[in-house]
Amino acid sequence: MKVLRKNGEIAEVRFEEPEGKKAFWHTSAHVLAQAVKRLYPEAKCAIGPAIENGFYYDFEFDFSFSEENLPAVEEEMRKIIKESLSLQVYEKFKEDALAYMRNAEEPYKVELIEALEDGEPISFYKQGEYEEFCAGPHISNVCAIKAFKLLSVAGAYWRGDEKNKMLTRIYGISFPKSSELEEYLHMLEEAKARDHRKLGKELKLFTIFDEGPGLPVFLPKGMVLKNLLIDYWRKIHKREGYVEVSTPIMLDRSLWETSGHWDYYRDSMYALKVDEEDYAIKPMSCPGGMLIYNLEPRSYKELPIRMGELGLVHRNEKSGTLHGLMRVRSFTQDDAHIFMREDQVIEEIQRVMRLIDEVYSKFGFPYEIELSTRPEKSIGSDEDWELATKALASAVEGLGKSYVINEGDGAFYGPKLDFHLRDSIGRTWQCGTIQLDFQLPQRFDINYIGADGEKHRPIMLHRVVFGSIERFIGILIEHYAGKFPSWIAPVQVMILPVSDKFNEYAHKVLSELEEAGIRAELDGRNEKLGYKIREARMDKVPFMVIVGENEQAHSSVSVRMRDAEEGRQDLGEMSLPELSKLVRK
RNA sequence: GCUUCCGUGGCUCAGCUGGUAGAGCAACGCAUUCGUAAUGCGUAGGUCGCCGGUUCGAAUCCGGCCGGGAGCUCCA
Repeated sequence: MKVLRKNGEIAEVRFEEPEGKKAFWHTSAHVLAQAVKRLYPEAKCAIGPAIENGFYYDFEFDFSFSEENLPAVEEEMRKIIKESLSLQVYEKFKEDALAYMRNAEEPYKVELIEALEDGEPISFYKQGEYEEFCAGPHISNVCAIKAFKLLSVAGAYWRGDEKNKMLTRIYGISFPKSSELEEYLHMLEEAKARDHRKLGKELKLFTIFDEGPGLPVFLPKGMVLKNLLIDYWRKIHKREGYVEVSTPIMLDRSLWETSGHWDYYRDSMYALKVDEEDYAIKPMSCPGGMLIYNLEPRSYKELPIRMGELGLVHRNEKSGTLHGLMRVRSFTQDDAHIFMREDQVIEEIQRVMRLIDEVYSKFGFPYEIELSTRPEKSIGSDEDWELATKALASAVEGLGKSYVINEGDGAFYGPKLDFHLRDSIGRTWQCGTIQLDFQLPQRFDINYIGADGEKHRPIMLHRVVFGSIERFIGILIEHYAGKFPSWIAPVQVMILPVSDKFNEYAHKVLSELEEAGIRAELDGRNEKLGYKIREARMDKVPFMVIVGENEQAHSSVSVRMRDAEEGRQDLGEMSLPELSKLVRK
């Protein structure tokens, strides 16, 4: 897009291309600000960008602005759009821009302009009486905004720094057609309907007591799901040559001082003092793993050692960050530490990557890889960091995978590869991670005897596949909208007798299915068949089995599926072995 | 932690500007013995998150605390 710029003079904005979403939403944000200034002239404007889905604008109000105020603002926005104001752009010198914003009593704009380079002309956009300094791009006329909605009000720190004043942020969405807005709002409803906190309650998978915020509680059905995931995890890790260990949930504080956690992450560690002894509850499992490695002398021949641990860790996360199973204070990491020689590093990283790929594919998750580099607060030498970062990059490149670099987002002890999986409605979640660590081996002085008879320092890898089993379950619930594939469904088959005259035969079917290793339940209540089907469907059980006079006579069952496959839900009569085969498919 | 909103029987919710609580579902009982998304009738169940204040009187107004939602900050 090109705009005509005439210093100090107003020129029409010209568009060569049809305007993109960013420009559309950016202009919507300006309309929002214009409406707010009309209604509340005392409000101060901060920033108002387009975001991935919609736009927001941050204001400082001299009163408590809440969602109740949104309809009035929407009404004013509608008026502005009806005025069909066209956007104009012009430039000012910095001094003039500052003078303008000082005169307009917009301290946040003044602060932003002050930070700009001297000498560069500063572009301003204007629609009707509303002018603001802005880099653009914008659409040519506000009348294109045919449909919009202000979605929510929230606090946001000025410039994203929690030391700064908290401003009021108004979120909104807009479209050129009202049908698109309806579609978007419908999508939001859909997302709400598959919220894991809602489904977790309805399906009786988990709960969180008021007495333990952020400390998830698994109910019997959720525990079945969790254990199935763990069984699967153990099976594939055994195949990949991992051994499994279990280290204590708390250890002496001195261990955490050695590992560096006490210095770097004390704020989020739970610590306790008993009989003058200081303990800390583990926020991660690695130090225990280090002690296990150090129990005996190690030879170069036994490397790599792949030591897995399903470790229950506790982190004192700030109350405002907690979110269902996604962000909790206690969770199970499917951790593993791999101790290896330098010549094994690339191969081991790639092995883990292939494992992660296998697991995510099993659930149908596409994913993206991020390489996170050295953060500000970190330990270790520049050489180690560079070496470790390069090793991760070349392992990824060696497998022909693409990745993006996340500057400064590594762990304090080393760089990492993060695996962000994408769920069925397009949201991304960080789950797997592979972290290279040159630090803990030094701090714990671990080593192995090489072929040369000398001591060498092994290189260490931390890695998780699920990340947190709790979070992974939360993601699975939302991904499948509670309709789990049969292999992880807490109940695979619900047996529904047509009336309680057939309960005896139903019990026989139940025990035969259980014998075959199928998770089946019997609904023997004195209710009509339609009612029981309705309930089984709401519980999202993949297979419903109906037994009545015919089935009893034929020693068979009639099968109805939760999901219509090729339009067929009612599969008719079949034998029990046929059913078992279907359930296991 | 910060801003803001919210907190009524197991669940979902009603209860306008203060006059000591109501529905549907679930539960329980009885009848019905039923063929692919709710059979009928009846019974029981709440000190309205907790503490304090205002008031003749508080689920309703005010304050504090606890918990939750949205977002910000944070996320080894």
